[in-house]
Amino acid sequence: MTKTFKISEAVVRRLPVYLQVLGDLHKRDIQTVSSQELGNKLDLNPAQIRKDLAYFGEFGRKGIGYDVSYLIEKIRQILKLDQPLSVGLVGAGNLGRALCNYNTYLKDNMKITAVFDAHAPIVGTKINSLTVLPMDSLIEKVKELNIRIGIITVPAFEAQNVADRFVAAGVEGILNFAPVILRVPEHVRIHYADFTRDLLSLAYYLEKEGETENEPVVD
Amino acid sequence: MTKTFKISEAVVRRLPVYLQVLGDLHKRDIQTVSSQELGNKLDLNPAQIRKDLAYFGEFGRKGIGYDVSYLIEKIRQILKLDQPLSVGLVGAGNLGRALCNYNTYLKDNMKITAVFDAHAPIVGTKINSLTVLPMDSLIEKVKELNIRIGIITVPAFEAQNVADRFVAAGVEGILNFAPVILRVPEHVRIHYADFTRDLLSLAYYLEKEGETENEPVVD
DNA sequence: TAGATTGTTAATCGATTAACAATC
DNA sequence: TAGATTGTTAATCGATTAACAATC
Repeated sequence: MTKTFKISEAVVRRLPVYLQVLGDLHKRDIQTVSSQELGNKLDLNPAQIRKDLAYFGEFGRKGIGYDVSYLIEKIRQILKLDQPLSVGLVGAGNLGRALCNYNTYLKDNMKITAVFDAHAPIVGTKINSLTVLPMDSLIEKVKELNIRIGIITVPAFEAQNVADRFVAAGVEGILNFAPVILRVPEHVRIHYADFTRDLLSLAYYLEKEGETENEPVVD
Repeated sequence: MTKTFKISEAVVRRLPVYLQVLGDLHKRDIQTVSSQELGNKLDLNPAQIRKDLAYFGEFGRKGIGYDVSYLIEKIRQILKLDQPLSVGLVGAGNLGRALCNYNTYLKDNMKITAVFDAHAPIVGTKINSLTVLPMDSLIEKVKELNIRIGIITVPAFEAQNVADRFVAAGVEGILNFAPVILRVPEHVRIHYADFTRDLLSLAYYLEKEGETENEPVVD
């Protein structure tokens, strides 16, 4: 019954960032914040922040700003973090283990509730309170725990296979850390968390060696 | 002496993706590829791919397409991966260790050459062939190894401090994995590899529980 | 030559920013 | 009331896509 625009992906991807800053403010017992202040902290145009939020409702008060707690609550609702959300992870290597440690951080209602791995020696080991499960229990567990998002932290050559299994099990979204493009049906959403992209593109902006005087036009 | 347009960030961030797919093609001994074929693999408009590449030069042949090896070479040059590039990492936890394991993957000329950690028990331990160094050796080592990019994989509350040290040591770019916004001087470039953003925004696209019939307009 | 495909210009589309009435 | 700040419309800016001459 809410508005049925299509909200652009750029907008949605800024919401978690707002949530992050608002969380900080909340921790510091700050009650109210203006789009101006948020913009300063995030290097974002205040008008953009107001517009982003206005897609979803009227959360601010004219002349006053936004109530921090209320806005946090609202953004959580928008991101559907106001209900428990169960996440599964395949690939219990260092990266997988690292992500599981964010479980405390994710808090809210999102939680990694099952970890799988294809390699026998790893199956059965513990990551915090989770026991690593074998791949052939994936479909069953995904259903049992109502897992709706899958995280892939396996090597690139195994990633498509894992994605196929997640899709077969019925997950609605996949977060892929493997540096490879995955093919999934249209109804499954994929986000790529491939840090090699961030790292390689960072190299582009380095000063060319032995060309320190002729700075590239950046603006 | 090359073109001095400002190339948009969106373009630069696609280059590593092109490199990825081209690498696959090369491994499969495919010599030539058209923008059409690349577009299919990447779900990208062929015109966009041609335009992206054309910012940097004329790399294709009309009627033929792009020579895979040649294009790989050229994109590497553009990204400045045709020269050795030394990367430092702070935070030898699971995430840091995981990234170090990508060292083989990064191959090319980019390499993590030093790992630092603030916590005494971790200092001196080994990650592959690297020994974890204490934080107070950072500035010295960055200079000695000509480290130009810093990776931050410490908890959020320590990240700004680490960034400050990297900046003091003279790095030109930072890849930050901590879920926090960092303040650095303008001449230092920051890329955020904060997967919590990807994960939380993924939740937005889930079907609202108990609302399976009224699908949101997505287009 | 006919077919394919680039590089590039022009057209379209979408996202960001500015401006301002409404109002706390 | 005067000052601040929202929500929203209009203006601007930039990025994507279409179209096509050049040419392999």
